[in-house]
Amino acid sequence: MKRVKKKIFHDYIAKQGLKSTRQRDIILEAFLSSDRHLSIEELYLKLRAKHPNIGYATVYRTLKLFAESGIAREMQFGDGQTRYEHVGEGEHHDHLVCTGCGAIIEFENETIETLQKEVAAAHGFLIQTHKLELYGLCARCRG
Amino acid sequence: MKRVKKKIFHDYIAKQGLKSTRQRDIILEAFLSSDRHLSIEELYLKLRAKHPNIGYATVYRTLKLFAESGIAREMQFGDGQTRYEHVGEGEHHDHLVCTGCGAIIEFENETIETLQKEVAAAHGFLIQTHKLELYGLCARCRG
DNA sequence: CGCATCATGAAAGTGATTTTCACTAACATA
DNA sequence: TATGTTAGTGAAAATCACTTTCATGATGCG
Ligand SMILES: [Mn+2]
Ligand SMILES: [Mn+2]
Ligand SMILES: [Zn+2]
Ligand SMILES: [Zn+2]
Repeated sequence: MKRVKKKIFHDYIAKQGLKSTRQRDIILEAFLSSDRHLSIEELYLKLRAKHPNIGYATVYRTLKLFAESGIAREMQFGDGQTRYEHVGEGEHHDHLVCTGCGAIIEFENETIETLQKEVAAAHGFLIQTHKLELYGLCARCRG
Repeated sequence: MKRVKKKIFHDYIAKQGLKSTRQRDIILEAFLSSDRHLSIEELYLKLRAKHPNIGYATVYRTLKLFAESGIAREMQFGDGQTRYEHVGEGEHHDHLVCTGCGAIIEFENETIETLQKEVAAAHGFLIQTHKLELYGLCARCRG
């Protein structure tokens, strides 16, 4: 899993004529071994413990590269911070977001996906991406 | 329609012990007679023509009040600006957003809404709100 | 190695939104 | 109507999450 994503990233770097650097490898390892839906600041703080010399800007730039290479997806859950999640090959899911504790649960629903395509088609739209987020209280926060 | 929303807002203002002001009424009228999905800046610029003395901060504060009172909904379509749309009593819709020209099309789909509730229930979630946005190219932009 | 490029980190810049603060307007009450 | 209390306003400063700049450092093909 990690190996596969590291390879995808390194291949992307090479194909784009970019360089393989110590920082990129450190950030990649930290990202791949972290929880999903990490904000840039969370990842930066986590990194800073072992690597106090890695700059904020480098983390931003590198996460963007991850997204470009296809191993990460940029997400906005309305809390003002961009979050990045891991992306598996050909995988897709949507999210339940707890407004109480911030927990993020992933789900897949083929029927909804199909209906979305139908809606788009009915309006002559060619869908590129979509965002489906259900906000509410998770089982624990409902008390 | 406008009358109803104005009443809802004035009732809300009163109930909260807030004050009815000239600026709020001006902004309310401008909002209600504007296109849907207006950004704060667009509304501010529109207002400034007739009311050059109304401050930016007041427009921000007032639009938030509209959302709190239930006559408006805050939206983020990923272009970095918050937009506000009109909300009718008990009305709900989702959006198709054209990544080419920025057009926003509204749609309703009861089946999707039902499936969302099922997904939430299956995870013990109590849904408060949700966001479903389909991004792609509109019929015109597909050329 | 040599060196053209790309990458990095610190700091400055951006752009949207929020806060501050001195002043003004609402409105309940006298 | 005059007054007092509280909320609202506008201009400007501050914040926040990023993005860019720029001088310096690392990478990697030949
Ligand atoms: Mn996810
Ligand atoms: Mn709408
Ligand atoms: Zn929760
Ligand atoms: Zn279009």
